[in-house]
Amino acid sequence: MDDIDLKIIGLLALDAKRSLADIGGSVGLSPSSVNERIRRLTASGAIRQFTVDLDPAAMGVQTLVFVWIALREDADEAAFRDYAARHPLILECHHVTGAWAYLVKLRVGAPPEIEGFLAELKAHRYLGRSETVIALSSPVPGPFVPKES
Amino acid sequence: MDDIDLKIIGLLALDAKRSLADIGGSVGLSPSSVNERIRRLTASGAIRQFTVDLDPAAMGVQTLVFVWIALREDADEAAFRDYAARHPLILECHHVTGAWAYLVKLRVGAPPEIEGFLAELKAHRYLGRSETVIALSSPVPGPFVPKES
DNA sequence: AAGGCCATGGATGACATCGACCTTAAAATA
DNA sequence: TATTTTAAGGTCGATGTCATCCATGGCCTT
Repeated sequence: MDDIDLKIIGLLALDAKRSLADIGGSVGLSPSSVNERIRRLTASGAIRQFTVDLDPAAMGVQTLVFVWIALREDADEAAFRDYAARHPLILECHHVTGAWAYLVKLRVGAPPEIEGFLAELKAHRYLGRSETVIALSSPVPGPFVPKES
Repeated sequence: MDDIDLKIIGLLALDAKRSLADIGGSVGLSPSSVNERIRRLTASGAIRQFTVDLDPAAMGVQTLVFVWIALREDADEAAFRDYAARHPLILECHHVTGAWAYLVKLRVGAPPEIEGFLAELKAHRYLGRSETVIALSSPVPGPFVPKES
């Protein structure tokens, strides 16, 4: 992982469709060499996948929500993590320091849907207490890649 | 934006390198039609860009941090948003409801670097109060696409 | 001196891309 | 209501670019 690898990654992050010849011209290598480096980066796991960054609004999920979660005392934590991984709305789920146990990030079409999500958590007996925060706007939105349906 | 478009998007999200013929086989269309649909989705902005999802650990930024921020009373809010957009460590920045004004998500190599980040915010006279939350683990990590350097 | 690592260049087959033509469905007019 | 018009999207085929692979050669390390 040298400077050239980083440069290639930077270029791919901006536009993964650029040709190997094009990238090679930018970093001073032949197309073959760039291809070999990308192959190695992918094989080593540094590049997890080639994907698309989508517009949440176009996908009908304009509303970005963060939910702080404290699990029930008797909740099956492993089951919750698995549930989170499979849930199509949950884009991220992190076990965090501080007063709350988990921070969950999700996208929904509109605020009323949040209620359904919380009800679902409750029905599964995961939810102890929670606090919901809604994003009003996003100066830096970050990429949006939908989960497998 | 019909069901086929959604299917194509789903396939691209999982692997943007699949050939048009391959995708066409999965959705029942010719390669040309798939190409035309992807072209339209990109032109309309539904697909923002083709990119790569990276392993944060391989990129040397294992530590995921969320910082709640209340700006100083006299802070230039527009300047802060611009600053956040340009900052290479800041992956996301959202204006949120609740007790805090902004939620910032960033990745660093190790916890000590957080201190430098907060000092930088203070030096720019943006920071009123803040609260830092560190992710211990991530059942659902979400994609990682580094910012332009 | 020898071995491994990486870049190069060329051959090859797959692929994206484009244009011409066709089908279908909806809109417009009689 | 029936008929014509128009537009949108699909297929097919041609073309040129591109990714991919392999043999070769240089460079650094041990």
